[in-house]
Amino acid sequence: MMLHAATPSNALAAGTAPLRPTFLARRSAADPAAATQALIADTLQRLRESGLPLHRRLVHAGDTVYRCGEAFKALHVLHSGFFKMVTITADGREQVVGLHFKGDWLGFDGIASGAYTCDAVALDVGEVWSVYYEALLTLSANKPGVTGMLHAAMSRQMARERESILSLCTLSADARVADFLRQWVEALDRRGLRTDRITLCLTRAEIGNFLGMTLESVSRALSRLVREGVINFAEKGRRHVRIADSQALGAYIARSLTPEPAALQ
Amino acid sequence: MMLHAATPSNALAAGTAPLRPTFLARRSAADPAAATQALIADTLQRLRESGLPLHRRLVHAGDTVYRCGEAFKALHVLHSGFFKMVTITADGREQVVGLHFKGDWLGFDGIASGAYTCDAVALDVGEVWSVYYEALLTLSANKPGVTGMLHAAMSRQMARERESILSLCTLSADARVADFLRQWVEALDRRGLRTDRITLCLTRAEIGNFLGMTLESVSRALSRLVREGVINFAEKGRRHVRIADSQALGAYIARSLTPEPAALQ
DNA sequence: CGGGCCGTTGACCACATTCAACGCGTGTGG
DNA sequence: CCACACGCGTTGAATGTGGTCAACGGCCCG
Repeated sequence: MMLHAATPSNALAAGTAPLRPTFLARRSAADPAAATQALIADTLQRLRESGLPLHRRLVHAGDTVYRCGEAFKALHVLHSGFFKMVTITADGREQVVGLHFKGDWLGFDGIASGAYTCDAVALDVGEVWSVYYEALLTLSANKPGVTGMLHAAMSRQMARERESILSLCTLSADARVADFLRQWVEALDRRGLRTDRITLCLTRAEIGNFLGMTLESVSRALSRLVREGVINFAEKGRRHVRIADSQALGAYIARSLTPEPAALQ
Repeated sequence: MMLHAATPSNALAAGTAPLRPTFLARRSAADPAAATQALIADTLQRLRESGLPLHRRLVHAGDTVYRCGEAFKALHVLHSGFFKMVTITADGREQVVGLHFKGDWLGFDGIASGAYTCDAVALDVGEVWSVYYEALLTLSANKPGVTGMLHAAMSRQMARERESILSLCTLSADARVADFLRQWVEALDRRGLRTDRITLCLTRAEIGNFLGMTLESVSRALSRLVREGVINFAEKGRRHVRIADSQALGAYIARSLTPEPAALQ
């Protein structure tokens, strides 16, 4: 498919997994799902006990947590729900640049410039906890763990954005859709939600926009995944996807990377 | 082409969304180049005066600042040079996920997991200042400005990664190359470096990898840009690009977004 | 000189977009 | 109540962008 290589001296680094006693590094624990759940619980717990004024807000599909251009004052922790981040360029291009779930922080994009640089839109009912950034900063001066928590959240988000770039650059359209499902399932899994039946709260157009393809291609890719037996649709509604074996998604992606049908090697 | 506004009512959020007044003004300062230069100078100044043990290191093309899998202990500020971030997936895909310049911070990807998640490779001679993350944290407890500086740097990096996603998802191959040049020029401009003659310190293969296309397509796109008069190559070597008018790059991108050929303008 | 690596260009073809038609569920107004 | 419009999803056929394969030229270095 795409090229790899070209840069010679890049072998995988032989670094051995370190192990940091900090509460940040719990992701590398044996069970990433359990680790993430602990992380989220810990985050919410800290916020609750911090004494900071928390603004809790219920949202419905289509509500915005913040909009592009608004003055940045607060960060937002997702207590439940699904959210998309949308940017609109000067020349009219619209782009979904990220998806977020329970436990994620929203609003980092506003720190550097003092104003949010995208819209944060709820895709379903959910609950958002908002905290003033300044308040969080002053708190973190006393409690060093808070800073670490924030940094780790940002770091994780950067890693996810890189995953997106990786997927966009190296995978075919079909594989991109499969990878999208894989990541969605993984996100749910890490949060202790059921992963055998998932509900996509995005339209085909939104998925396509996020994956850099047309809605028709998304539809075709999903149909192909059904035909291959990797997924199937629940009786009611074509947004409910049943994924018997989440490993199959990864296998499908890997399969589409090799020109060989199934020889060996 | 990729889709653009093909679907009119596309994913734009429900809710009113008339006009955002100030999303052009996000770089608040009148002169973004001067602002960035001040920011970089300020960052380096702070580090020098902080009393923290700084490890200064000279690098050459191909040297790694850190490698994927290494234990995360330090962040790195680029004092000069050009750097690429490369990830390698389990299934062998290799991907350039970011490019960095003077003033940028490297290593944020290691915070969450305790180990770096990509290779940071120098593309040219340069100088890197490394500082222990723990030391930075303890310092930031006393000096609140340090935390803000770090957060802003992370925020900026996230914004840039989103720019990449935007470019990958919404632009044709030719436009992507033009946008790549535009971003490179802009990065140089913000740092006070000359922008009329630039030197790409990446091979066509690396550019293509970063932009999600083949090296042949990069080569063709560049040739087309020359033919259109947007850029031209300096006599010596096809890595030296002359860009008489950096606006022309943006115009070329905009042109490629509209079906209209070239009525006037 | 020969053999890398890098860059360019051409010919061919496949994958994904485009354009189009259709089915389905839902909300709305006659 | 039904007719109708509308948003969403699916599928087909045609087109074209960009990938693949190949050949070639320039450059550097052993």
